[in-house]
Amino acid sequence: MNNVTISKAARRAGVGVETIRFYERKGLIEQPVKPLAGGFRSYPAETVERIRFIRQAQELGFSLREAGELLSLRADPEADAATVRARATHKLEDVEDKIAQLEQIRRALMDLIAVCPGAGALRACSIMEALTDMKEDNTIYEKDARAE
Amino acid sequence: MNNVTISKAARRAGVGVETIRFYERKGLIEQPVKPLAGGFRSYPAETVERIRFIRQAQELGFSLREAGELLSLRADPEADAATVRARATHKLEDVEDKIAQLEQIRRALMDLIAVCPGAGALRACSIMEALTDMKEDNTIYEKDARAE
DNA sequence: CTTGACTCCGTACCATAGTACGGATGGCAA
DNA sequence: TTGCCATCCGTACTATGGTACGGAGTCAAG
Repeated sequence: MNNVTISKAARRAGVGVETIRFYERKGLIEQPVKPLAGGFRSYPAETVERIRFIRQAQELGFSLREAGELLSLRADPEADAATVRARATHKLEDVEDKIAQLEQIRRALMDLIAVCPGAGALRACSIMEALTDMKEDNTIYEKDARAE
Repeated sequence: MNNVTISKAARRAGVGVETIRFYERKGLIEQPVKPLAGGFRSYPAETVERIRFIRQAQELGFSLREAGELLSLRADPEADAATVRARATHKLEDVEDKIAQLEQIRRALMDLIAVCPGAGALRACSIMEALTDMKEDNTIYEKDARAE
């Protein structure tokens, strides 16, 4: 009941069989010990949870590599606490950067939607103009202009 | 002054030369008419704007294909503002979901860091819980459970 | 008119995140 | 024991968004 085949593990984790094998190749999950006689993989519930974790992390915008890093933060009684804490802190900074970036995007989109009438001809909609002219980075442009 | 070479256009748009050629291959920007004698591309300011638009759209979370769709809407006098606005609104929802989920991770990480002052054994990590149990989609799982 | 920088084009390559294929076994059940 | 589905493994392929390369042609200055 505890250990399952790859297809059952895949269904439980909400991924495809090939995705599990892919994660194994990537080292994100350990390939479960198979009965030595060359049998099939037998997955503990733990591995299914690990895969679910990876999927959630991905939905939050983390790459597979980052998901693996988050997983490695899991409390290991043998691990050096200071190292793990440092990694958690670094990850927190990453997360906060991501949030800040997304909030910038969010504000930009809200501004654009606010000034868009939502009906009528496109020339009445300012989204396009706003998007084109928005946040113009003139440093490069001006450097180029001077060079001309 | 109006028309520029590819490297100048690239500098103005803030991209690489190869990226412009890549966009041309993708049909995102039209390859400018070259002097028929097999000369160099000569870009109008319009094309530079188009590239800047694409970059801005990407920063707002649109894919290149979506950026191209927005551009073709702009070129199409029949396109109405509601379509563009709807797209932006949809993107805004995506962005807000991402922010909410990242806030959850951020809180989980902060908890972990608070619990682990950098010395001694680590306690159970809240990240695993936060990610694994969050937004649990039991439809698949329960279907599987019934099948067992 | 030669040099050197820039550009042209096709093609290959990179990372990310899988998905598909196909021949060889494994496991189980009638 | 036969049959069949699941699983095994390596390899190839997909899509996205570029980046790099190499040999040839072009342009402009000296």
